[in-house]
Order: sequence, then structure tokens, then C-alpha cells
Amino acid sequence: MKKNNITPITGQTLSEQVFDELKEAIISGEITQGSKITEDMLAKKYGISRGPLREAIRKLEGIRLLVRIPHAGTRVVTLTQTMMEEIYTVREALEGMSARLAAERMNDAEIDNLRQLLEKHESNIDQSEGKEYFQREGDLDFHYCIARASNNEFLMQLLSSELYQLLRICRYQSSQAPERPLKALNEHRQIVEAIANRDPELAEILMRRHINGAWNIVKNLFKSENDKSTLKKEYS
Amino acid sequence: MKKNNITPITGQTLSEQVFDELKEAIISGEITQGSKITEDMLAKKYGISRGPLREAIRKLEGIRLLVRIPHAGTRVVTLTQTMMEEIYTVREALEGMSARLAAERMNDAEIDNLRQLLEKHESNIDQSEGKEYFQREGDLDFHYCIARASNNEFLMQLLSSELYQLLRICRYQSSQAPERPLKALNEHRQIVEAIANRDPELAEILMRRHINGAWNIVKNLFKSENDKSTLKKEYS
DNA sequence: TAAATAATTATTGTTGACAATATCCTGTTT
DNA sequence: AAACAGGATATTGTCAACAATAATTATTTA
Repeated sequence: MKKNNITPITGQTLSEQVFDELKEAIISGEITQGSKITEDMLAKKYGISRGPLREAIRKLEGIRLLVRIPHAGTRVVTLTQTMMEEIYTVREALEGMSARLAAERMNDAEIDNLRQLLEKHESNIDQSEGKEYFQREGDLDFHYCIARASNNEFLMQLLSSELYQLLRICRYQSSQAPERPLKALNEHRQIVEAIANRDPELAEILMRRHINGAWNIVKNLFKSENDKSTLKKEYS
Repeated sequence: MKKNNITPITGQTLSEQVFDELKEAIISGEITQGSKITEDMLAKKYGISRGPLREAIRKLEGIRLLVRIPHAGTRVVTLTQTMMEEIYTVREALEGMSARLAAERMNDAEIDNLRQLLEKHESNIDQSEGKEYFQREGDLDFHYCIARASNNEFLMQLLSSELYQLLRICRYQSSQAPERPLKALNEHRQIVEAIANRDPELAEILMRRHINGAWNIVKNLFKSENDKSTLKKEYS
């Protein structure tokens, strides 16, 4: 195999490049959840030595995308329903706070930008029926904007570099209810209005409801999945 | 210098041992905030090679105790007032949720244990007047118990492995208001009562107030520090 | 045949050397 | 004297070999 299979972005260290590549490979499902990874295999795949690879693995472990057992090996995280519920719960707390802060701190120009983002999402929903991927990344766009608007660097990093990555894994493995995008858009609108009215209390409540609602959808999808498989079992 | 200065705990990897040692050195202030650390120096100090050391550094970077600039170097984090406010804000969101979950999930026996913990703290306050250290670790004990009682592994890890470490740094560098421990104990009692009454709503609100109050104390300490130094400046 | 145990293999942990990069110092130029 | 350029030095990034540990297989024994 040829060496240096990774895209060489100038200024980035090998460890960082592999970190990014591996992260995307995990999130996209290219590397299956729960599968065991060996350092040798990855080092060969990416054409680097094990040193920088191990550093990348440690960082991935830090943001919970890999689970490592000393001396034994490391596996890609397996997102169980329990874990997903935990993630959504933490998300509710963190993004609720983020919406509150946004309502306290955003100025008119920033709120205007947020409104424009929602308009763009609306036209996207009209045009790209069924193209879940873009709608979902759009959704994350909105949440990312609020997180940034909180003006709390720590909060934003926690959300963007840890939580949202896990969330993207959830999304890659569960399909979406067809009526959800429009409902989500309306909820986003309500949140923006609360922010525009400088109502931190309400902004937080609405954001928390919004995320709770999203979790209920995902949970139900899980349930119907289970029902289907038990049904199948009964007939086989 | 003799080799292997670190305490050799069986089963732990060198990287993990150095991770723990370095973490404590940073939190206790043994390594000054903002000071630059070089890999060679640390490798010699702990008597290991740079490989495992770098892994430990990456992990410390992951929990925000070190700040690293590629190719340039890595420094111990400097906790500014802004950062501390950010930490307390995130903490408010996370621990508020954790108290809510605790109120939903804890059983009678667990609540009893919590009450006993508070009694122990009370007698500690009576006995160890002025011994801030134990009182503060006691405070963290309480919060850690609630976090564990949330029964949300993700939330608990976020709190204990990231937030509480940063919090301990804050505490090492700011002295405490003398009347705070008793006030804190009472607030803890209120929270436990809300949990005992299975009132998640109230438990969350009280916890958020409690943490907000703690932040206000710290903030005021900062302010009086600043006042003192400006005063000094005027006279010099 | 099944369980226990020893040998083998695969994988991770650790090291020291080398390469690449940034920082610091020195000398030159304007 | 200040600013810039270039080289020396220190520091980080990368590699490949070696050591230690865990998983696997083969072997022996009850």
C-alpha cells in the first residue's frame, strides 16, 4: 500500500490529520460501531507510524468516540439506547443554558442572521424532500449558532467538540420521522422569537422542550425497531 | 536523577501514572498556572521517555488542564475570571440537571446515605474551624454524590473528570469566605429535602441557585482582590 | 472428552534516535 | 538605534525496534 494515504493539510500534524480522518470514519459508520481496532492495522491504513496514531486514539478516547481497555485493545463506541438517552439529557441541560445565555447576550444584527438561517432552512425543506442528511446538518447548524451566541467558550466547546459528534453518530444510525423537519423548524422559530424578545427564561424552556421532543422521536423509532425484530422472531 | 520517580501502581500504564501525577501537580499549583512545560523536562522529572508522556499530555489537554499549540509548546491552563464564570455557568446547567435526575431516581436508602453525609459535614464544620481544605473537599463530596445518583454515566463523567478538576484549581487559588460553609450546608440540606420529597423541579432550581451563589462569592473575592491591588498601586 | 496448563502468537507499551519546526540570538543594514 | 535576515539552538513531531502483556492455540492430564 502506498504511504501517506491521508490528505496532507499543511500545518497540521500527522496526529491531528489522523484524528480528523478517524473521527469522520467513525461518525459516518465507515468503521462499524463496537468493532475492535488495532494500532498496526490503522497505522498501515493511514500510512503513518504508531506514535502519532496513538495520540490520535487518546484524543478520540477523550471525546468518547473510542473506548480503550489498557493492554487489551480499543473499540469504537457502541451507542446503546441508554447512552443515547444520557446524551440527550446532557444536551438538554447544556443547550437550555446556551439558549438562555444567547437571549441575554445577542444583539439585533446577530438575531437577524439567525432569522436568515431559518429562512434558508425553510427553503431547503421545500426543495430537498427526503434528503435527510442536509436537513439534519442544517438542524445542527442552528444549534451550533446558538451555542456560539452563548458567548461561553467552554460551553461551546463542550457542545461542538464532544456532544455534537456523538449526536451525529446517533443520526447516522436512525432514520428520521418525515414530518419532523417542519415541526423542528417551527420550534426553532419560537426559540429565536424568545431570544429576540430578550426572554432568557422562555428561551431556555423552549430549547429544552425542543430537545426533549427530538429525543422522544428517536426513542419511538427505537421502540418500533424492537417491535419489528420481535415480530420477525415470532414468525421465524 | 534516579529513574522511575513515579509511584509504581501495579496494572497502571506509565502514561496513566504520569497523567495522574501531572494532574495533581497542576491542580495543587505545584506547577504554576500558565507556565510552559517542555517534554524533555517532564520526561526527566518522571523518569520516563517522551512517548507515554506525550499521551498523558494529550489527555490532560483533553480535560482542559493543559493548552497546547502545535510545534510551539504546551502551557498549564490559566484560569481567568472569565473562564471561571464560564465553568460555573456550565456547572449550573449540568448539576441542576443532575439534581433533577437524582430526585427522580434515588430510593429511600440512598437518600438516607446522603443525609448521613451532611451530618458528617456538619460535625466537620464544628470541629475544623478554618481548615478550608477539608470543608471544600466535603462540599465536592456532596456534589459528587448527587452526580452519581443521577444515574447518568455520561453526565457523571463530564462532571467528575472534567469540571470538578477545573473547579479544584479555582479553589486552590481563591480563599473562602468564613461564613460560607454553614450557608452551603443549609443549601445542601434544602436540596436533599427536595430530593426526598421527589420534587425534581425544585431540586434543580435549588441546585442552580446554590451554584450561582457560590459563584457570586468567588466573584466578589476577585473584585476585592482587584480593589486591593489597585489600592496598592495608588500608594506605591 | 473436558478441563487445566503450557507454549505460541498477536497486540499494546516503551524507548531512543532522527527529522522537522519554531524560537532565540547575533550580526548586518538602513 | 531599530529593524530585519540568517543561522544556531532548543523543542516538538515522527519513526522503527524492542519489551511486556494479553489472547490464542496446542498439549497434557484426569
